[in-house]
Amino acid sequence: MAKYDNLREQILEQTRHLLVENGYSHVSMRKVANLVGCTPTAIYLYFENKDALIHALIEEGMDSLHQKIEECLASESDSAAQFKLMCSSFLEYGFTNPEYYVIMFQLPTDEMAPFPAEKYRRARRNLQQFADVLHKARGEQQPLLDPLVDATMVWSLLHGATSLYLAQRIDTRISRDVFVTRTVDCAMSMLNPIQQSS
Amino acid sequence: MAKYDNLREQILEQTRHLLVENGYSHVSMRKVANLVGCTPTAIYLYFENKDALIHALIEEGMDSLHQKIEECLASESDSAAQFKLMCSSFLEYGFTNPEYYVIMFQLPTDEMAPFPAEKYRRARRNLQQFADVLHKARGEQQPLLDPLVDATMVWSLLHGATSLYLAQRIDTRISRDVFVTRTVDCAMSMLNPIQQSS
DNA sequence: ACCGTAAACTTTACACTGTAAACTAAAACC
DNA sequence: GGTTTTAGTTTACAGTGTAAAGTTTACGGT
Repeated sequence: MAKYDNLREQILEQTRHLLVENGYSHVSMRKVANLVGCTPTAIYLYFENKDALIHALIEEGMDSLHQKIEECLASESDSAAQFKLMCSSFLEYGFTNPEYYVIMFQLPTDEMAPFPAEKYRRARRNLQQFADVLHKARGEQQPLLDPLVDATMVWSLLHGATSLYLAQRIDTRISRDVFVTRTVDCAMSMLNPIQQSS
Repeated sequence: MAKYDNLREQILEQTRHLLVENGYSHVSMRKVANLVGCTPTAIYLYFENKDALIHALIEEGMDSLHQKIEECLASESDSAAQFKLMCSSFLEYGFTNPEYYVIMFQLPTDEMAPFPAEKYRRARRNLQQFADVLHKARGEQQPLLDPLVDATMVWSLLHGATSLYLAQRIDTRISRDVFVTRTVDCAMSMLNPIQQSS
C-alpha cells in the first residue's frame, strides 16, 4: 500500500528545493505537494503542520553549520586560528546559504511557532564551541570573564553582520571583502579582554 | 463626499495599533479595514498595496529612532559619552519597540518589497551619526580607519544583539542587564582602533 | 438650477493560503 | 476470509491580497 518510495524524504527534499529556489514565503503545502506528486494533506501524515516541516529543515541547517564549524577545529591547531576561521566560516555560511540562515536565525518570530527549545540544544552546541575556543585562545585563565557572555557578543556581531548583509543594509561603498575582513578583525579583537565599565 | 475625517491617518493608526498589539503577521487589510470601519479595498486608495502601508510605518519608526539618537547627542557633551548613550539607547529602542524594530530591520526579505532605497536615506542618517560620533570620540585623526566601516561594525553588533534578544536566542543564564552592559562595553571597545589583519 | 465630471468610496469576485474532517483503497494480521 | 491498520485522497472552510467594476456624493461651469 506504500504508494511512494519514501514520501517523508521526498517532501523534505522538495520543500528544501522550494525554499532555496524561491525563499520562505513561496513555500506552500500545495506547491510542495505538487512537486512531490501527492496531495497537500498527505504532508500532514508526516508533519504536524507547516511549522513542523520548516523545523525539520532548520535541524538540517543547524547540523550542516555545526559540521562546518567542526571542520574549522580540525583544520587548524592554534586556537586563535581556529577562532578566526570559525568566524569567517560562519559569515560565509550565512552569505552562501541565505535561505537556511534565514529560517535558522531570523524567522519572523510571530509568524511561526518558535523552534522548540529542546531541539535548540543542538544549535547551542555551536555557541558553546565558540565559547570554548574563545576560552582556550585566551589562555584558559581570565576567570573574571565569562566566556559564554563573550561568545554571545561574538555571535551578536557575526549574526548582525550577516543579517544586515543579507538584508542589503550595508552601504554599497563598502565591498563585501572589506566587510568580511573587518568583521572578522573585530571579532578577533574580542579575544582581548574587554574592559568592563562600572 | 468625504465620508471619513482623515481616512489615511486612521488607516495608519489602526495598522500601527494592530502591529504593536499582535505583530506583523496579524496585520491584514481586512482587519485594518474593520477597525477603521471602511472596506478593505478603500485602503488601496491611499496605499499602493500592503507593502506600501507597512513602509509608511517603517518611516515612522525610522524617524522616532532618529529622534531618540538626536536626544543622545543633546544630553551629553563629551563625544565618548554620547557614543555610549547612543548604543544603549539603540538597544533600548529595539527592546521596547520590537514590532517597529522588526519591520524596520528584519522584515522577511522575500516576503515583501524591500524598503525603497530612496526613503532609506533617512534611515542612513542614523548610521552616519554613529560614524560621526565615532570619529569625534577618536579625536578626529586616525585617517587610516574609515569611520563608516567601523560604524557599520558597531551597528552589526547592536543589531545582532537586538535581533538575538528579540528572537529569544540569548542563553537564559545571561540576564538582560548583563547582556546590555556587556554589549555596550563591547561597542565602546570599538572606539579603540582595531588592528587590521593582513 | 442643472448637468457633467471627478473624487471617494463599496461591491463583487478571483486565485491563493493552511488545515480539519470524512472517505477510500490496499496491505497485514489472525 | 474477515477485520483492522496504513497510507493516502476528496471535499470543504475560513482566511489572505487585490483587481475590476459599480455607486454615491460633492463640486465647477454655464
